Amino acid sequence: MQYLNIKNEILQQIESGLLTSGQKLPSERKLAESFNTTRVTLREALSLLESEGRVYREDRRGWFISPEPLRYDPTNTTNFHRLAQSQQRTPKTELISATMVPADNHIAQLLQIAPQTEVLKIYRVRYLDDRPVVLVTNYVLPERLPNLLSHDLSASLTDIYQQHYDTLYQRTHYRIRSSSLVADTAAPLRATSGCAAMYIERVNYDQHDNLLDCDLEYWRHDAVMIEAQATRQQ
Amino acid sequence: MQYLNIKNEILQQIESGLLTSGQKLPSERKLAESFNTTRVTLREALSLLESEGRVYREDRRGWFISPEPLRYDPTNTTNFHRLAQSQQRTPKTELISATMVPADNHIAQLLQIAPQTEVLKIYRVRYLDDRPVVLVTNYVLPERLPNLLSHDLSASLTDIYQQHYDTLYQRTHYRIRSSSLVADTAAPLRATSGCAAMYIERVNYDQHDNLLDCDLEYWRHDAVMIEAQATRQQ
DNA sequence: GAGTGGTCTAGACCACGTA
DNA sequence: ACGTGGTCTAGACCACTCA
Repeated sequence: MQYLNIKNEILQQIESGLLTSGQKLPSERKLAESFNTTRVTLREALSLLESEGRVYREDRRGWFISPEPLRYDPTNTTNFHRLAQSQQRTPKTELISATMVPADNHIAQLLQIAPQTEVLKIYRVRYLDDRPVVLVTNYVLPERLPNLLSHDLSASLTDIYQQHYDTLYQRTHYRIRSSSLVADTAAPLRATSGCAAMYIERVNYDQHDNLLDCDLEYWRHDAVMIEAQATRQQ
Repeated sequence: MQYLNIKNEILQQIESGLLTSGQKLPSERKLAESFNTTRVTLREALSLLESEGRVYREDRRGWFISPEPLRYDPTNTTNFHRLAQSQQRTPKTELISATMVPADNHIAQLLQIAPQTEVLKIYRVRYLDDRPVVLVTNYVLPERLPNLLSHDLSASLTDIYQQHYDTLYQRTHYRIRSSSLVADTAAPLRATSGCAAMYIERVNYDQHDNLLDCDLEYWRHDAVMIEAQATRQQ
């Protein structure tokens, strides 16, 4: 199995420090030639490294070495910016859109409302060190947080909730599964259709146990590692 | 993009109920012919469905429709068998090996012991409805749980701990990331090298907050969905 | 405009699973 | 023994990126 050997050689180059975080690999044609194989086989090796989270692709831009993943605790959701900075990463949030939309069946179920009820949809992309790593969609119950649109939504929602609504995230129900990016979810992350992703879904409650909002997050799967503590409830 | 159309057609057949859970797909050559394309392109479409968790492969056996994932709460780890049964699934655990081994660096760090310290390694495969879905390796501190080897290790460790050692899992520190299966991890799950996986790592403490053991789990990524609740600690 | 990655073709051989 | 999936070759065209 040639592609396993190629994969291992590239892996060695990464671990030896010859190739470093964020660095772009040579072109597929050059790599294929240097390993004396075809592009198809070379791409097989790269795909394997991709699924192990060691390299990633940007659509039509090429292959890059993956940085260390962000350690992310979904139970202590607070603040993406603080989290990133505490791990010596440079965060950035880009607001793509924020509009009222009717809830589809899935969102209605999460928020425990009737389908087609109007909710505020906030759609953002978050970056680490100038790489887009996660697509976050928040659906917010407007009666709980009126006039949210008047605030700067590229800042942290947690902070806005706290400072302007005296509202805290207290309890969270979360789900995690692996998934993949297609078309609309792939493009803002500069990914190719079919790119593996980590999907995190959360439903958040405030200090009075009122349902506040939910968020759906699509992470580049190499960019994140879940890390949390739990104490058994009984 | 032909492979996207093919993917969608197969997806429709799944969602329409034409293809059902666990069912084997026709051979790649037949599928390729029926979609009027080559095997390479057809496999591209199947790989996409695989990364979305809709189909899975068994090495050299073919492609199958993925059942619903098991909903798994790592914070309430209890018992694989009870969990599976509560979701109308048929569980099975197969003990592959249970031996004393010197801890490697990673395990030593997790268990907070010196590298090369002897620990009990329990290596098991778990099945849902006769499909192998997860490879579980436990590393147990022998002084905490002496003579563990004398028990039936295809049963639940939680139950053995509780019944024979008066020991409960109380606190858990867990990590989750996406990963992939290679060689040794792939074979027991009947997977191909490079198959996407969900990696879950836990360090478990008892009711006196003594470190007990750790477990490393490699799940077929389509077979599991993490689901948990958390209340903020402050 | 050159070179790149994304996609696709039309084959091939082999080792393995299954009957 | 047959057919299968796993792997590989040697091309090709296109749309896009980037200098």
